[in-house]
Amino acid sequence: MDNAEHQHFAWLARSFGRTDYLPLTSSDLEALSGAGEYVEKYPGTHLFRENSPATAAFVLQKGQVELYRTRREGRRVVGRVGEGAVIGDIAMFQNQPYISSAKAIGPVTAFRLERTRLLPVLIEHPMIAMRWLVAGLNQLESTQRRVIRLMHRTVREQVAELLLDEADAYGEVHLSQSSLATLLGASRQSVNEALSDLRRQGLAETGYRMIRVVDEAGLASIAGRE
Amino acid sequence: MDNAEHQHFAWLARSFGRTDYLPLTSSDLEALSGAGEYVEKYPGTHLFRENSPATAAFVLQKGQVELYRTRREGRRVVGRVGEGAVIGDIAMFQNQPYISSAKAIGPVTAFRLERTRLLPVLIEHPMIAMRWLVAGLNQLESTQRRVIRLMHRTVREQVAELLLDEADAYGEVHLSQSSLATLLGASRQSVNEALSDLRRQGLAETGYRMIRVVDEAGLASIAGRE
DNA sequence: CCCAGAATGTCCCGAGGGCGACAAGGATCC
DNA sequence: GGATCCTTGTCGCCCTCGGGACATTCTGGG
Repeated sequence: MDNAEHQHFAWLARSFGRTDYLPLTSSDLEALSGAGEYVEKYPGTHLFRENSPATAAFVLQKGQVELYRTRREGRRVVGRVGEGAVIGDIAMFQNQPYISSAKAIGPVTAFRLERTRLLPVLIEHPMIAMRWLVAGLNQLESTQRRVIRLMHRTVREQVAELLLDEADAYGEVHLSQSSLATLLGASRQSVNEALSDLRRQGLAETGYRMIRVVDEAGLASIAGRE
Repeated sequence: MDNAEHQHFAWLARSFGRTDYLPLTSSDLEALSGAGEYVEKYPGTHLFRENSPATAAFVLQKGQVELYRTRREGRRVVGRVGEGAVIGDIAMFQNQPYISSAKAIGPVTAFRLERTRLLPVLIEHPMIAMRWLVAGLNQLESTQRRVIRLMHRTVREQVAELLLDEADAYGEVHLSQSSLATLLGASRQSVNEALSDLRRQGLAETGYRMIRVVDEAGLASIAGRE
């Protein structure tokens, strides 16, 4: 996977997917250890597939997992999560089929929590259930906040925000404008237009496969960060 | 337990998710009802306001509530919820200020759950925490689904979908076009345009503060429901 | 050094939709 | 019934953005 692609997934995950959401501490896992066991997954294999009955949730210990949903002629990547993330819990708690598929990207070690064994343990350890609840609601809130932030924003505003997010220590973003456009779900032309505009205002400089942040505060004000 | 009390508990049970999942015992429900009390709100009054400390969550029993956030010069409606909805719980659990304001649209009856009284009850009754968790995760999932569905959809498609969602038993939607527009985050004019279009195609009829669904299947196909 | 392919910078067109304006059709209260 | 307010139905203007087209510039491999 090249760099741009990686950034794309990161952006996707930040924007719409579940960012790594870590409801469980290691002491929790110890208490839960009776409710499941570790499983190893080879790259490319599935932890679970959409529409199959959700009998277990997984806590990722090592490696990355891609979450995607298959739609008529095409899959849609919902997110990519790493160590500590809990996946499959929504479907499992509801006792309904998995909503998305989870595929190991590299070698993955995960702790598999079986529904039938987990529920009694949670009832015995209400603090864990409480923490899970708070983490879940927390996630819900940040998703809603993101939705509000993302809606009704011009390409210019989105570009400004993305530049601030992606800039390295030197204030440089090493991405082609096409990649930027893909990240934002916008056209290359519109992104170029926005960049030209920012350049004219002296907020950024553009180069070959590189954009430099010149005026961070200026960009922040355009991005609508209060 | 008298009849009114029984209905009260049944309603509480309905509010917290699917009733066929982890059924609450009557002692759970009794405990929950001991953590708060009913409040009545007149139209236009607030259940809570953004940025004020979140000391309580509310479970709506009757009436509708509008959730909105105030931004510099202007409010943005985040959503409208009705019977059974739980609001303010995210902020309450996190012990942070409310994220949005909640205003009663009509007369509202709600059950107010106070944080300090609720937490001990949840620890003691993990089943309730579990149900709450499921409801929260469920909402998280549907929010994300909605975001993906809503993006890049025309006002016409959104209107078609909203009509299907809001229609009553007679296929009528009793909302002004301004209200529809607010719900969709669109302008009144665009909504009117979309409705005119649907009317011309014989899919819906419009009246004063009323829209009637004529061809449900036709609307569904426009809304992109597969 | 040269050249093909990639990336950037612009223009233009058209669709979608926000917004102001205004007429016409209910609703409500005196 | 009349005055007033709210709602609906339409126009026209303008902005944003996607997509096609094309010139220009940069990079890397032979």
